[in-house]
Amino acid sequence: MQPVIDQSRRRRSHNRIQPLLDAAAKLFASKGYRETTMRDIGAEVGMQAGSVYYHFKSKEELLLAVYAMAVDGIEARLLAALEGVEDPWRRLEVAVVTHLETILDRNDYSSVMIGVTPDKAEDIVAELVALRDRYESHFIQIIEDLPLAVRTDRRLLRLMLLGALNSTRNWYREGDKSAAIIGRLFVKFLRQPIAGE
Amino acid sequence: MQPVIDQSRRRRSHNRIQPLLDAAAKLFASKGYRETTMRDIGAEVGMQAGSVYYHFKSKEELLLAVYAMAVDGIEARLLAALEGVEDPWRRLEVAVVTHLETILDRNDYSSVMIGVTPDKAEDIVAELVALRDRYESHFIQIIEDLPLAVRTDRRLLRLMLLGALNSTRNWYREGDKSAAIIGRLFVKFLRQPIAGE
Amino acid sequence: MQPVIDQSRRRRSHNRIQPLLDAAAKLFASKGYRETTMRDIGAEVGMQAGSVYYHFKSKEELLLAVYAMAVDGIEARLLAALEGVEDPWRRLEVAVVTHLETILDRNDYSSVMIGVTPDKAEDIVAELVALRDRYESHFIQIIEDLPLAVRTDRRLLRLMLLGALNSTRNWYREGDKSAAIIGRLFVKFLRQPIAGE
Amino acid sequence: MQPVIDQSRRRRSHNRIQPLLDAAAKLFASKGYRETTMRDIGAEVGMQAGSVYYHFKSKEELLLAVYAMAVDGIEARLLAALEGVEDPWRRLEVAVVTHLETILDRNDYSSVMIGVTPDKAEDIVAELVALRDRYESHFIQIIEDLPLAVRTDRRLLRLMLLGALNSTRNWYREGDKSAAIIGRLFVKFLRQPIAGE
DNA sequence: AATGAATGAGTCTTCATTCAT
DNA sequence: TATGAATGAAGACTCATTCAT
Repeated sequence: MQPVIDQSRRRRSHNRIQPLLDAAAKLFASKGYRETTMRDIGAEVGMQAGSVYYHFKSKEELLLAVYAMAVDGIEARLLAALEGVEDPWRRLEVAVVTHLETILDRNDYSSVMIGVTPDKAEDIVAELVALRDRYESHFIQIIEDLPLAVRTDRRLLRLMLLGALNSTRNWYREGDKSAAIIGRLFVKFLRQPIAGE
Repeated sequence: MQPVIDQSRRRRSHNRIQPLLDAAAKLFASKGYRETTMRDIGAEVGMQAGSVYYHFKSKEELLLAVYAMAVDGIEARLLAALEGVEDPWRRLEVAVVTHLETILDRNDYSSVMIGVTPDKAEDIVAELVALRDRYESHFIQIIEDLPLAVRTDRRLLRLMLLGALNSTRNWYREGDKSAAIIGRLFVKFLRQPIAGE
Repeated sequence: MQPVIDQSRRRRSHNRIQPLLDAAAKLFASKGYRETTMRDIGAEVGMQAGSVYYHFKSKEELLLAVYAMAVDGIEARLLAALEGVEDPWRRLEVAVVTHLETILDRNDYSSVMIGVTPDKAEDIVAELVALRDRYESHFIQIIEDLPLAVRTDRRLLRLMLLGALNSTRNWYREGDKSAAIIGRLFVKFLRQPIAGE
Repeated sequence: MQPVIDQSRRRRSHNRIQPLLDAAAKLFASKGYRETTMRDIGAEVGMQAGSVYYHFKSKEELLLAVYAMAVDGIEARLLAALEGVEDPWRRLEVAVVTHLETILDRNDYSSVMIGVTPDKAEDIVAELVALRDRYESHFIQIIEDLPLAVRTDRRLLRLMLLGALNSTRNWYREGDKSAAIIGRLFVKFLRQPIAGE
């Protein structure tokens, strides 16, 4: 729950770190981690590739920072949205919709979390996975609280749902139903029988 | 006795493409397309990086070949499995299970189809996407034939299902339930209400 | 007539670009474009092959820069030499001598213009040819102004002359008559009958 | 004057050498020596790159053979054309026209002699130059026999003429005056004053 | 804080050449 | 005679990273 990045240090550096993170997030999410060069990132904020190293000691550390902010952000949104919602199924719906709204917002850091598979950055896989797990733990809890038929494999349910949600990024296009509607439909597909008579 | 040695040698040198495809499939699937070098692929079959070019004229062409075989293979398995199955829901279940069994088999080419996002290979994105679409069209049809409640968004259902299925690759580990069981549960989650009383 | 290369920018970069252009010019002229490697060029100025790319984004761009400087240079010399010369035949002689002096100076960039056939650099042939044409247009004009016998094929005359001039590079050796003398003799061969009685 | 290539050996190899030489000549002349690959040459005669090595032990040897045939050919044509021509100026004209007709015939081996600068093939420069010299010696003789003004630099005259002639390859296009006409005009430019009144 | 310049390892790719069959 | 397959050295180019200023 506690932020991975030291806020005070970030504040010290005169809004130079923030733009850098924004640039990195945007590029990592749109082109991919490997495909993004330090030059790209620097250029995006009007800075030389080498200068980025004044702020982050490696490309991986930059990814880690972005990833951490992504998790911080999406987690915060999730918690905020969940606040005051009591009904278990309603909580699931809120979580699903919030998640979807966040990751389908191409400007949000969370795209990175979804789009970059941790193993692209060997030295920090563990940290990345830990961050992701931290976030997903909320889903574990929410699904835990669902009144389901006995013996329902809740883990599998969560994995199925999250897989479906995260893959929306691959096909979602302008003009599709809104994230909120899609989210609600996903939950509905699971909650009510989709079969007709 | 010599004839035997000759035979094996001859056969080996006739089948240099197959091992190459196998190696590429394995590496592309496990490390990713970009992360795999021609040297890696060559090494895997005991040959220099440059020698690979005798058989494939570029890395992208190699990917295309692997991808095509992957689609051919998984499509063939799907069609075979579907043969004789009439009931719509049963057809879906068979398709889901077959799909899952195939992509969770790490030795199968289809891993490449799931794991490599076409846009990593600029010049052949179109071909790659076309191949993938060809395969997914079977799912379109199967879901089309399902007796669903009126106004069900079948496209969304398909996307949800396929997203869930393909993401299994990210979490599936030795010791998990079998692909068949998981597949059946996925379908069950959708078909019957998961809610308890 | 305006220089293709931005002088101010070149000055800014601490004479690293200039040596690079010099090295490239020298090597392209002596070994040929294709035969010169980026490593050669880098080595000539004490730098790694890859480092050259900090200054020029491709080998072709480097050639283009060199070629442009060559044309700028030889054109400037020509124009300067021609200044104040009025008599048509005298103008031809001055042009021929200047051209020859320039291209026989192995240290001059113009060797590149003569020695490298544009078609070796596919992507920039057009630019190269345009540059060359710009320079040769002066010869067109000079020959145009010559008081020649009616119906003289001036184009053919120019082509013959330029062909003869440029090919001197192939045979000229230390110890031969000076460029100035050779030039004057070439003009004389054309202007007066070489035939004896 | 004696052929460099052993005819008997060539005859033995069932017209395989000849097509190979033709292919190489054509490709060297049109794309350049460096730019032509052994694969290109093989392909041209429907043969594998490696197979070419059965007939020629290296690319350079192949060039040498082509070059030699080029010289043999153009020399033979020259001698034949000169036969019976007595008048010195007429002999020059015949030589010039013949030379031009030959090198402007893109199908002729001689294009190679003109288009490939010997230094592209390090190990055989000497042989190449010797061959070229053998041919040019005829021009030395012809110009020697010309009744020229005293003290005329005949070497320079020859170099000028040959330079002009050989460079026609660079600009000659379909639709230009015929080789014969151009040749005669070249001689005329030198023989009579081109100046008008 | 940031730049300009450079490094060096690595990438894909090309090609003359070899050699067993 | 010729092929198929492979080699290995080289080539253009890329990029994360370093470092003096």
